[in-house]
Amino acid sequence: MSTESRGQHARVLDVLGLAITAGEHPPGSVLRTDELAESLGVSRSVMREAVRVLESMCLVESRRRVGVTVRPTTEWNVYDPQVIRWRLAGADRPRQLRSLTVLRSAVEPVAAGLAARNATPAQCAELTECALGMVATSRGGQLEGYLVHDIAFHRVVLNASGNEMFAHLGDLVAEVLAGRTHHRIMFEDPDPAAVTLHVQVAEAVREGDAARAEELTREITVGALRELDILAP
Amino acid sequence: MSTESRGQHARVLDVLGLAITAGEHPPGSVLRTDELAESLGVSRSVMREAVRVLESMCLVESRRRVGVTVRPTTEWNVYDPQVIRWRLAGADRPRQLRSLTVLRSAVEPVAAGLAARNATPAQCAELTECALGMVATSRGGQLEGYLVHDIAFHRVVLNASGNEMFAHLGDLVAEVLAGRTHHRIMFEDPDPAAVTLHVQVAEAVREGDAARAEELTREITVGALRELDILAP
DNA sequence: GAAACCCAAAGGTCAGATGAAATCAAGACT
DNA sequence: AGTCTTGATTTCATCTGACCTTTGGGTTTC
Repeated sequence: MSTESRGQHARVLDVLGLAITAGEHPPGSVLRTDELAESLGVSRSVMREAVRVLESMCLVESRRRVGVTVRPTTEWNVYDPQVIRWRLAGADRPRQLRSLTVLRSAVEPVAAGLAARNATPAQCAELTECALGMVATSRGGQLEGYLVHDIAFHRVVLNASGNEMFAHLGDLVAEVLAGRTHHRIMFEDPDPAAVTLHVQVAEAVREGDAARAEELTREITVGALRELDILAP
Repeated sequence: MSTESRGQHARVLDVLGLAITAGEHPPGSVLRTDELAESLGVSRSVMREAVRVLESMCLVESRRRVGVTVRPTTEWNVYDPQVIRWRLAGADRPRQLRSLTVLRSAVEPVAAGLAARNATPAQCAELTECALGMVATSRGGQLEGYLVHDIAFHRVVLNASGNEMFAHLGDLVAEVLAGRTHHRIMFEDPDPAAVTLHVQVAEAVREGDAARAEELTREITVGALRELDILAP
């Protein structure tokens, strides 16, 4: 992923983004464009373009006579997929997964409710297919196959909600699910109750039962919270 | 806002971003860097930097031998504050406000629930102050003052939730609230019921009653949905 | 008709020169 | 002593022209 041939720009951007989100160059520290360009072996043009992109993500601020200042974490564009990827690759991956899971728990139930109202027949079919795929791969250590269907399922729900903002959280949810599966060194099969819930959500959406779809999805996300020891006592 | 002296880069970026999100240059259309640079009266360096930023927002894709292609709307980084601003300034502002309001309705109740658990005494005090400010400005056409307190209120709730992803939606909520107040040509005072609800949310958070804070906030957001004729019959 | 080949077009990269702004410090003034 | 002005310095900002790299598409060849 690091030695991609996407050109110098992408490489430099990746290196800098990772370094900053990983905590080298802590907030407040100052970088100089020329210095960076030289140390990474690229021309200033490339470096400036990279800095401009980082600036648009609110990771850094470029001021004359001062240099490129790293901004406080609280100001970063934490919804930028690129930033999310960098942070998930870094040290505070667990913290990040928690934040994202809490967001999921807020959004997905509402999205499922909307999907029950707005899903097209094609989307309903797709959803059912995903759920069946999950059932089929829920036993015998086929965790990778299960993950694929799980991601597809949630992506379809978010898309079917008809809300653009929800739909765009698909990648984010995919990251969370993948992170969860790959983190605990997958030996155990997924919770059968969760599988059942997914099947039931597909049913509820197909039948247009918004309240039920929402409630069932809420149960799914509560399970996800519980796995991370985030639970409302 | 357009004639700022933030330098050529920001100006060019703004012009291009607005043009693309507004629907000139529809998805699939191809632009040439040199052409754009000339038409906007800047050098290629500046144009390249702008294109790189637009690329990082997934608004365009730059490929050799073909040019800068505008990507389909569904791929844009709709959570990028800059993109949101551009789109709110454009023609589909109403649609945009609906999407954002639905997102609010999903996120804010959960955030309020978390705030009830995690808010510091200082945040509780601030919240109460905001609510009182809303009460004080709720009559007599002081809509601008009311708006300020309303925005501050929701921002504090999101911050107090302790969840980074929620906290970052503060600007977004601010845009929605401002858009709402400024759109209907503000003559009437805010709904007294809504004001009361805010006061009660502040109470619930102060008392650590998560369930009540969540439910009351849900009522607030339901009201917001109703105003836009998005309601679950 | 398919595969290999070649060329021109467009972005990608580079390096040098010049401009502009903001910090810091030295000095004058009150 | 404190404040204001001013100027030098530093660093980013911009422009420029050159050259490299990739690639889509047309052409040739078998």
